[in-house]
Amino acid sequence: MLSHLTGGRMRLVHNVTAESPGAARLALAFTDCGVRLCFDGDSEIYAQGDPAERLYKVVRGVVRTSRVTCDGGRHVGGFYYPGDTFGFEPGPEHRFAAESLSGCEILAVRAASPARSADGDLGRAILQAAHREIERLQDHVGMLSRMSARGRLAAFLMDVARRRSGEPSGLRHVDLPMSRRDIADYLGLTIETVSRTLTQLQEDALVSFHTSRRFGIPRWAALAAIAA
Amino acid sequence: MLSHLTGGRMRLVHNVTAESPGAARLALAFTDCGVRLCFDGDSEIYAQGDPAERLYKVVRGVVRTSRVTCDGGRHVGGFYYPGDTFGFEPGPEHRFAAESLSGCEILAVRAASPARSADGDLGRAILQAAHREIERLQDHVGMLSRMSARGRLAAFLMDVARRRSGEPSGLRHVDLPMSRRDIADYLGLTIETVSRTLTQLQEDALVSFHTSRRFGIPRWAALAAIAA
DNA sequence: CGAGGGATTGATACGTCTCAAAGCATGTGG
DNA sequence: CCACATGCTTTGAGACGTATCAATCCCTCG
Repeated sequence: MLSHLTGGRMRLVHNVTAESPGAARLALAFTDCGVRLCFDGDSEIYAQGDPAERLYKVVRGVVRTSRVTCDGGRHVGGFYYPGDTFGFEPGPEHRFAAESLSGCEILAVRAASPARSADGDLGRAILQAAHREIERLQDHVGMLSRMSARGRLAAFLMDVARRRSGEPSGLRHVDLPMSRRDIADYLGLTIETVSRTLTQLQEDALVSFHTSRRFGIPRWAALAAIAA
Repeated sequence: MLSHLTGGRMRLVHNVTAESPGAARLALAFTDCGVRLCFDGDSEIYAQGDPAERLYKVVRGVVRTSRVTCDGGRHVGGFYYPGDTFGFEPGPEHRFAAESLSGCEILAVRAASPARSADGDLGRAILQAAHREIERLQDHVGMLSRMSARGRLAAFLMDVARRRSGEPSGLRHVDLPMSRRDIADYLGLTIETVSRTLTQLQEDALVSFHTSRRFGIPRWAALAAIAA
């Protein structure tokens, strides 16, 4: 229903079996029977309510999952970087939508394909990815239930820095692919609090923003101390 | 390390293949190759840091998972009722401990057993349980990120009432198997706020507590409206 | 250059935490 | 059977943090 609101700038390439960038067995399992998808930035990968038939693995770029809540607000479920798998759904429909934050390359496998029961490798890969998703969600719950805005943002920035897409430059010039609203909806805060807290962290010299979408972490240990 | 602090009142019965109370294929898959465990109330099923080798399915009773956070606080990961599966771990160790809240009967399967790859049924059952755990965690995150104390407690009480262990009495006399501290650590609140908010809900005639561990929901719709 | 959206900053209200004390159960020993 | 200790729960007063409403700033794009 919400599909292709953003213009549907999507290209599709079937059964690409190359594209295994020094990857392990798991990546290969995905690659062997998957479909490769390419998206520009700000494109919809699937919408809330779409039938959930596939699992998706990020090869390049960053993906955001989100859902609109009953009260009209938006909740961001997570940000997925290269190597991460998303699209897990308990039921037949996607409870979350998925959108690309930047140019993306994504591998998709049919979650219910007959290959799943037959191919032990793929089955194991899926279960392992599900375990990582559970871990991510557990950490997210822990963050929301016991951390202040300062702590949440410190933890969030460190997480982004760790998983920064690509550039191996030290810890200066880390790219922030999401907006303040995305961050707020992910951390359960308002964009005003996010903005205020970030400037406060900068005043304390714990982070330094060159632009609003690019930052550095001068003193990692000090920031880690805040994230408790 | 923390094991058996509570006295280790645990009995073990191997390979019980009966005990399929009108259950479906999934339960059977568990039962066929599982181990049955029995615990009294307030017993440790496994400790934080214990090797994670099994998955557990609640047959009778209620189980709580929890972990101590770096700042010394306690975080309750979830409450598991009959039919629920817990024990999913991304790594080799349990990040959460599991304790019985009441007398429990639990089915355990070796998650990494050779049967997993061979037995398609068990593999599917595990993956489906993982999906349900992901859904539960997603809902938990959603609750923590956008609801007030009132909304969290309303949603929590409705959840407990829906999954109430046993008694098919209407919606009066629902048993609350966990303490105020458990609820607080699960909802990311303090016990004072939990207590205050519960009395406030009672003053508004949205719930009625007969004792501190037993309540009813007179007007389900009104309570549901609060939980947004 | 102007329009638009994202980001920042400000003032105030509200909700939750904190510290503190009292109430209420349960179980134990006299 | 009662007195008492212990832990859980409830209630109170105040401080703190975040949301809200509103205005301004900034950058990007047309």
